[in-house]
Amino acid sequence: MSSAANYLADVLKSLSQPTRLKIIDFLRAGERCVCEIFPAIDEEQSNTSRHLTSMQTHGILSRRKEGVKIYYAVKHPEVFEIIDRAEEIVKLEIDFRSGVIKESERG
Amino acid sequence: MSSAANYLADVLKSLSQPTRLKIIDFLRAGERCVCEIFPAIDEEQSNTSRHLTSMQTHGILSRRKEGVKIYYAVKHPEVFEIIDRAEEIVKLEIDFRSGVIKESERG
DNA sequence: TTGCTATATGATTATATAATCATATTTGAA
DNA sequence: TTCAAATATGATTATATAATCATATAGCAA
Repeated sequence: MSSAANYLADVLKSLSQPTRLKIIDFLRAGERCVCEIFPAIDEEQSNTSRHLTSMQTHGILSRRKEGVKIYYAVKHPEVFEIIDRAEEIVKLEIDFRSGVIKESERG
Repeated sequence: MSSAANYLADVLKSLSQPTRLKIIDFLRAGERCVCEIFPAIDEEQSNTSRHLTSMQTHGILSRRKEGVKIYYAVKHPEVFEIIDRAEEIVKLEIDFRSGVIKESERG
């Protein structure tokens, strides 16, 4: 049935979790291996690996094997655009709410 | 601590669930009341109300009361841009995967 | 008031998710 | 071969989430 709609939700869900957002942010600088990623984001190796595998499965990350190391990278630049837009919303909301507080403080 | 990072995740999480995506898609046409939304997306009133409340809380939707009706609208155009980008990723991935299948079929 | 319509919310249940610990697997090097 | 490093995965647990049903609340109209 709604395989496309669910796929869309899966893609967005991949980008909506703090640990995964930390990974993606670290990968803004480019391809990195797991051994670089998990210390950088200060998460356990196994947890990091799960999130990486999950994001690769959902088409967010690419994966490349080189010897014993696995390199991951953000596969589509749209991923960064999505996060940048979401950050704009966060900023707008913070401004909006501080504005609302000022309004109400004014009485 | 990471209130900003968690807020970012919350915003994206608001956009990563099938029912909420149906709501947002319906609201592309503009502001609508709950009584219009839940039949359009074919979900229960109470479930729809919860998602609407949740998205309003996270700054995704605006809310306006008019008599007994409550009108919701998408608050930031960035929301649509995010979803459009995610849909691009879905399309790219579908193409990519069918390409991969063709590669392997070719042997 | 009474009653009707619109919306929200409490309680519950089922399911999904994230994190953790322990361990398996793979690969290159000694 | 044996070993160590890198990565993945099974089992478990705690928590979050979505949906549902029943009911509460708010506001308008008769």
